[in-house]
Amino acid sequence: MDLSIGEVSKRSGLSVHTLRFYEKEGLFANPVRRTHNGQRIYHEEDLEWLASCTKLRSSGMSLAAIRRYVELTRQGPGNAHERLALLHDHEKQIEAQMRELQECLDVIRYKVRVYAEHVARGQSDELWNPSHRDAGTDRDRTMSDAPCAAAEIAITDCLPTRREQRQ
Amino acid sequence: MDLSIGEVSKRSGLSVHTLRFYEKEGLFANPVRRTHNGQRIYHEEDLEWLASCTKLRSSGMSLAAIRRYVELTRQGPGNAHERLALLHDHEKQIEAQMRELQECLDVIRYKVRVYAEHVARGQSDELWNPSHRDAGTDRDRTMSDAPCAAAEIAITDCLPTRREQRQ
DNA sequence: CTATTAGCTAGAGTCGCCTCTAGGTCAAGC
DNA sequence: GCTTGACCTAGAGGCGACTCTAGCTAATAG
Repeated sequence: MDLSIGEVSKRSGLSVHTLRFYEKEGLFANPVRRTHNGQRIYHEEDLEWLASCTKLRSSGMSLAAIRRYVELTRQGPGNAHERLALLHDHEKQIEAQMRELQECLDVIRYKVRVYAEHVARGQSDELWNPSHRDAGTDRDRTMSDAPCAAAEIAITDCLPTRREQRQ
Repeated sequence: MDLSIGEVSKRSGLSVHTLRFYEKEGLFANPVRRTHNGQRIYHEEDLEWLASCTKLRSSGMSLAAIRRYVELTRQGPGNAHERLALLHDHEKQIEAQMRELQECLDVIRYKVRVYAEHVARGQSDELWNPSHRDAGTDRDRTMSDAPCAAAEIAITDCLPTRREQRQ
């Protein structure tokens, strides 16, 4: 039932370096035992705990926050309140993060759609080339009128138009 | 219509340091002009572009990737395909990120719920305190037997089902 | 005319999170 | 007995993304 650091590394997906680092940083729920000659011994529960940790990490919780949480658990019972607060806090953060991602996604999807259309029509070159103004005047204007998000396109994507404005 | 670095800083939310840094890193769509004595001059479009950049950044696109994108736009028309690929790629990444966050959220919400219940019942102390063995032998045993890590669950949280499986 | 404020550059420093190196021990297999 | 491979420690290094410092100039306000 004892696991070596190498096994834990394989099963957790964390490098042995990282495992030792996490230990040094106090991220293990219970102290890692050693063999007579100093090698680390882990158990299934450590893997479970690591799984939780990586979940927290991958959702953006800092190592410091995880450590705080670990410390609370190590103190034993009686601080459910604090732990709850910590978790709840992080929950809110994840929600905020997701909202933000959703927004970004909307913008990007819009762009992808626009680009995809152009590429599909094989018109990409003419459309965006200032030397072919006549080919897409309307389009260009609408784009630069579009609010920021769309404008980005007017921007990043339609630099030519802007260049012209400046000339 | 000209904006100083200070104004852009205020309006974009990026520090002047960061603006100069971004410029050095080649993240501006068009070269930043200067006044006769070397001060940077920005325009509305730069703000729009920065808004797009921060959207990309906040959705986890690296500065390097943004730079690649900028370079494509700067090259002018004719590479819609590459730009599309880049965006599409990032779209996939955001989606993956969101799935991951959702998973984390599920776990955390579960934990929060469990903790909240305990706290609400005011039982937190007894429940988790080994010195009240009699108060909930079954539970307590599981908990204190559960090696802290599991304990995490027990964990942090108590994944009752798992605890039971262990008994 | 001086003080303040905003800007400039080059480059150093910081922070979070690993990742690697050097130099060593130990157990097992040939 | 020697090699190989997994492990150990302490500490250095690296990377991304800023953030700040030192030492400067230039315009403006009192």
